[in-house]
Amino acid sequence: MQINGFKITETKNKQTKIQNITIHNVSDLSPNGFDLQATFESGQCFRWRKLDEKKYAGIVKNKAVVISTNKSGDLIIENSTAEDFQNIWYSYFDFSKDYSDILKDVVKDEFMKKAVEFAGGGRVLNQEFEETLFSYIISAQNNIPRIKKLVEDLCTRFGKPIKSNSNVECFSGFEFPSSDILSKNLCQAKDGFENKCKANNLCGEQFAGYRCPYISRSAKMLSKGDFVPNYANLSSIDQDQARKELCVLPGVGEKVADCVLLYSGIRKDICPIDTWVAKTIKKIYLDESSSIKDIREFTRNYFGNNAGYAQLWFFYYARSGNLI
DNA sequence: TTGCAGGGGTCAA
DNA sequence: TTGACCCCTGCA
Repeated sequence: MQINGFKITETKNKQTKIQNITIHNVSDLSPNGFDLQATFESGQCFRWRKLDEKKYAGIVKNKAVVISTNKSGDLIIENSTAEDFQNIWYSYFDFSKDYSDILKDVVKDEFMKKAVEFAGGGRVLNQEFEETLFSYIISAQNNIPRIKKLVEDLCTRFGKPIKSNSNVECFSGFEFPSSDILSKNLCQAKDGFENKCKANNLCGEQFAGYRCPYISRSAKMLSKGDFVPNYANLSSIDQDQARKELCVLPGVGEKVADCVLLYSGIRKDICPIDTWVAKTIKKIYLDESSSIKDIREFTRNYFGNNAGYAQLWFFYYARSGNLI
C-alpha cells in the first residue's frame, strides 16, 4: 500500500506473531540515504539502543520497536503496523521533508561538505514535547551515557509498563512518565530532595541530583496547565522570543530551550549551542574568544532556516573524532 | 589509592 | 559575571 508517497508492506512473523512493516526505498529519501546510526547517535534522542550495525531498539510514543535497514535500502520496523507509520513514524522521522535541498543548502564550505558526507543520512527527529523537555533538563552538566541511564531510570521508576504481546527488545519496557506522575513523585525543592525522595527511595543520590526538583517543578507547571506549549505560536514567532517562552520552565535555560524547540519538531532554524558545537564553530569559523552569543548569531546567519539540520550533521561529524 | 577536572547547564547573587 | 549544584568517569 501507499501512504504519504511511501510504499509500505505489512508482514507477520509466524513464530513470534509480531506485526512488522517494511517501508520501501527509504535510502532514496535523500542523496545521503537514511543512516540509523547518524540519526540515533547524534545526541538528539536517548531511548534508542544499538543491537548491531544496522539495528536499533527503542520506544516512541509508548511503542517498543526494533528498527533495521536492509541491503535494498528499505526500513523494517518490527512491532508496527501501517497505521503506526501514518500516526507515528512518518512524522517522527521527518519523512515529510525532502532533504536534498536542505543538504545542498547547508554545504556552504569544505567543512560542511565533509560533515554532510559523513552524517548527512541522519534525520532530525520530531519527538514528543514532554519527553524531550525532561530528557534535556536531565542533560544539563551531564554526559550522554549517564543521560540515557537517568532517562531509563525515570521510565522504570515512574512509567507504566508497555502493553505488548511481543518480546521485542527494548530498553526497559516502560512508558515515559507523564508530567502529572512526575510532579507527584519527584521532590519539589532542594531541601525536600534529601528527605522525601530518599525516604521514598525515588530520586535519592543515585538519581538526577539537583535536576530532580527542576523536573518536578516543570512537570507541575505542565500538569496544572500553568504552562501550555502553543506549538503553532512557538514555531512562528521570533526564535529569541520562542526560546524565552520555554525558559520560564525551571531547569530550562537557553541551551535546553533550543534543544526542545529543535528536537520536538517545533522549529528547524535553531542550532543549540553546547560545548561541542561551541568548540566546533570556534575552531572552524570563529575564534577562541567568541562568546555563546557570537556563536548563536553566526549559526543563525550562516545556516538560516536549516540551522537545526546543519547542527545535527556537523555535531555528529565532530563528535565522531573528525574535528580535533 | 586519592584527588581533581569536566561533562551537550541552570540559577541566584 | 561567577560559583555552587548532584553524580559519575577518566586520568594523573
